[in-house]
Amino acid sequence: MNKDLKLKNQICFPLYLCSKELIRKYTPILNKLDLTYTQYIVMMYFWEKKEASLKRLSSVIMLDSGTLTPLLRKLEDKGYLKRERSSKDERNLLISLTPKGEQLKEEAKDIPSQVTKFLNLSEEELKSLYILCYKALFNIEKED
Amino acid sequence: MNKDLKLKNQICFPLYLCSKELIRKYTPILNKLDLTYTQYIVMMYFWEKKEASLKRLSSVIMLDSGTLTPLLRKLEDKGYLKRERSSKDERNLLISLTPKGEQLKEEAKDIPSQVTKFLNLSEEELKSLYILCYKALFNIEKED
DNA sequence: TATACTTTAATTGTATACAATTTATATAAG
DNA sequence: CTTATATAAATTGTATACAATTAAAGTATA
Repeated sequence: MNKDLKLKNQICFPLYLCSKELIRKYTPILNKLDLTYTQYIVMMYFWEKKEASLKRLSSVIMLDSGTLTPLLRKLEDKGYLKRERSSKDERNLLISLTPKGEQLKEEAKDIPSQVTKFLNLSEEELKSLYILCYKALFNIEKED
Repeated sequence: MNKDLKLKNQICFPLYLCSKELIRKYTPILNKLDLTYTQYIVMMYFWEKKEASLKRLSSVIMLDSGTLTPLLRKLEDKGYLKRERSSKDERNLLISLTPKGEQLKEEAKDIPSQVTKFLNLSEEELKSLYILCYKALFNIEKED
């Protein structure tokens, strides 16, 4: 890979654009559920796990409390999540899915296939992209 | 690719994380040049093109005036770029590289290789990731 | 020429991101 | 028991992103 200081030679730039533009494709679809993309990520986490501490959520989706604290408040305001301090350790914030949040899952179930089709990649290409991203991500985080 | 509503099955999520975390790796390196990642993208554009209208820049790097107007002011304040209205058509904003901005290129020349090594991917993998991102990006934008 | 339409930036408002700091709680050490 | 240390969230401040609107300048047309 050419290392010149040209946009065309950078790997980060197409990654950044691809991520950003794909997220932009989500916007009108998620608007119908009154969710932003990041809120949708958080909801996906809780659709699967039902409950977790902020610390745990934070480590899985790689966003810190500076981002998550206001975002979780919004999801609580919408009635999708509940926030409460752990009685065992008051430092921990426990977040859990509400019945209304659970219902939202049904409305969201077709979103992944809708969005994936925008990419218009073959199964092999999708799989390859997926594997490369996770491999790169693993290596990036390993350095810390 | 499994279409379930689980984070592990999404293609957008690893793309998003990979982009975000790689950009985060740039931060300490770019801090030395007093640049953020987006400012660096803009500077890379001008290191190559020397001059362009906001409209042209906007279409190439896929960021709108809402993002670019304040960002370009900051780069002008730092002395790296000049902003002026076109005399031919006062609607157009012409942006050009200053000598100080040109000098910065020399200090930035080793950044791409420093960052690419964080990914720790082979040449083939890098190329494959690059091609897949641009292919996906092309398809995403085609839909509009 | 006067008015409608189009184009280009700038502005406004909302929502991330994240580094750095602060606050509150829990644990450890003396 | 008291003080020091550690941990978890929240807060603060800065910088994107972007949809939607506004403002300014140019073009087309009756």
